[in-house]
Amino acid sequence: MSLSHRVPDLGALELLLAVARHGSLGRAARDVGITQPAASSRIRSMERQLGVALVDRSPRGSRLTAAGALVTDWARRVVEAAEAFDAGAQALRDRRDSRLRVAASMTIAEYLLPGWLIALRAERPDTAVSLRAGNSTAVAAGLLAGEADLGYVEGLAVPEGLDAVVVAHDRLVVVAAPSHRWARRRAPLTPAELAATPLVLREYGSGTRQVLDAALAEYGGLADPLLELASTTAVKAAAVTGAGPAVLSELAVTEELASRRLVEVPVEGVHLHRALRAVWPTGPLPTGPARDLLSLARG
Amino acid sequence: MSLSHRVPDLGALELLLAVARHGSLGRAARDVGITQPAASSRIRSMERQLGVALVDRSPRGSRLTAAGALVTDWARRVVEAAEAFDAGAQALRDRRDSRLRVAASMTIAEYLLPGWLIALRAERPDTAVSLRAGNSTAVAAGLLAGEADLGYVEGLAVPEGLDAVVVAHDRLVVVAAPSHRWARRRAPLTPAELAATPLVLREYGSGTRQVLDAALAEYGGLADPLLELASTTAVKAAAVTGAGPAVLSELAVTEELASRRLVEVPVEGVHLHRALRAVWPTGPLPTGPARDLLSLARG
DNA sequence: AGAGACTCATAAATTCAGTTTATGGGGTCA
DNA sequence: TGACCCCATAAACTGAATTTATGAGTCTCT
Repeated sequence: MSLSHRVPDLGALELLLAVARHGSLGRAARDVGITQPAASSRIRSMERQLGVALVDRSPRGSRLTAAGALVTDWARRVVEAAEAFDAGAQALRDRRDSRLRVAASMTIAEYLLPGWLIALRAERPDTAVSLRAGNSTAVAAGLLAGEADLGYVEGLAVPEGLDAVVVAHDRLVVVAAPSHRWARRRAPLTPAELAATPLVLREYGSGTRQVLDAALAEYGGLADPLLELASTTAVKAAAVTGAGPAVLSELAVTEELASRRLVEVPVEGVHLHRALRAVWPTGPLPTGPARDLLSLARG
Repeated sequence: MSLSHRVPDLGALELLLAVARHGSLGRAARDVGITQPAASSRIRSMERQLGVALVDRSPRGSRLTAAGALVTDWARRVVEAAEAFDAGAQALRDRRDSRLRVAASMTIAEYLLPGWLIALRAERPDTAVSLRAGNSTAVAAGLLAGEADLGYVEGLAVPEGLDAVVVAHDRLVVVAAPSHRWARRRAPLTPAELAATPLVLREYGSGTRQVLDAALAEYGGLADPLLELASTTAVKAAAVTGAGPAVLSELAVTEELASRRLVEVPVEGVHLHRALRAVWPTGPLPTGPARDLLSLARG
């Protein structure tokens, strides 16, 4: 039986958050745009489904139970992920007649832009944003061709013809499954060790790989990869199942590190750090919606 | 119009992930337990809803489009949050006749345990886990009374009568809204500055507050709080809206930091670090399911 | 070249869950 | 005590997602 049969749907989770906010089923119902009986029945069936009482009903309102508070926090994380999904999807959808066209590298589009777009929508609700994902070269080409208003890149250098400002930092981390021997090391890895070990990596040309190549060049360069995979997710999956150590953006593995499906392996003496930059065609700072988005995230 | 009208439901997102995995609508359908036409129609309506083509259908299978790959990654994050919800809820539900009863402090129960429980279920699918959340004292009492088999605490000291092992580390971070003046500082805060400034904090008695009090004791102790709130989420919300700087567990604010709704303010010379420990009644290491869970996450 | 196995799309009937409208019971405050 | 808030229940309705049944296209193997 799959997840969707054991987890309430998004509407129910939103309703639960609304109940937590308002302290009343009826007001929560109005907030999410349904009637009070509908809310009552929905919360009730959610409690049946989870087998736990979530709210204490009283004639002067409803308060979360202790279990309800815990469940609400988990629900909040699901809803936040859904908001990020929505922000990204909306950007993707509005590609036609949009007013702000953003081009971004994969890591940024995946992990950071959705959050920024939520914030942008909170401040400028009627800004329609479109999003295109590609590597640095594609982002630069899009900007110079006038097909995008603002770009985000993660490479080492700023592409020719663009101005840039650092908006965030990213660190590459070496990760391994908890069962891997590197996970039990006390001493940090030396760069030479890292360079000499076959790793699970993104395919050649990715931003991650560029930085890693540059950092390890003086230590004899990267060994031939153990596996070369096409997506960050595939690399993570391979590392989790113990195929071998991998090097990935910190942004991509926070979840796995927190839940200990992966363990970070410290490395000494190498700069596996990279700046994430906003870029635009050489000239004055962007204006209008691009400026708004830019000012939300400044490194 | 609320989120749930713009975001596909969890079943649809799971289906999309299955399509990405299998490269075929039909096989994905079998994977999630529906028929092929249902999958076809579901993906189609998801594409209508998002206004973007997600998969390239061909007579020998379906591959994600570029936009589809991006959407799938966002979908994966929603599904992962839902899995964490499920793991937590399941633990909560099975509190009656369960074989492994866990008691944990709030931060750990909220942010770490769901991930560990997912991992545990992957290895030992038929272990029923129950979860109780409370402060260190409650966790200790539960263990000593034989009402819990394994505990997790985040205080500074190990409660009397318990043995402990460090399973993870947590760092307290000072955060502020991007509009706050601290967000623009170049120089790190001094401990004295931090101690002298009224902050948004959890109420007295929380683990976070304990550590902070201890660390700043020698600098004159904590100033009277700006706001004292009952939950981590409330503190975050207050900080995001610019009420003032807050001090929170790193685990609780990764999302906000990544999306730049909050900015970390560096502090020099104070140990805002705390160990997260697994605890059990003094004596031999736990055995059985408790040992399994313990071995998943070892600091 | 034709048979079989695979792919996905379409159509019509069915089923089921969630909703609204309407009502009732219980508590609180002037 | 009457007005107003809270929530629960019942019954009818609505609509969306599903299943079964079918068709059409492509590739492979004989």
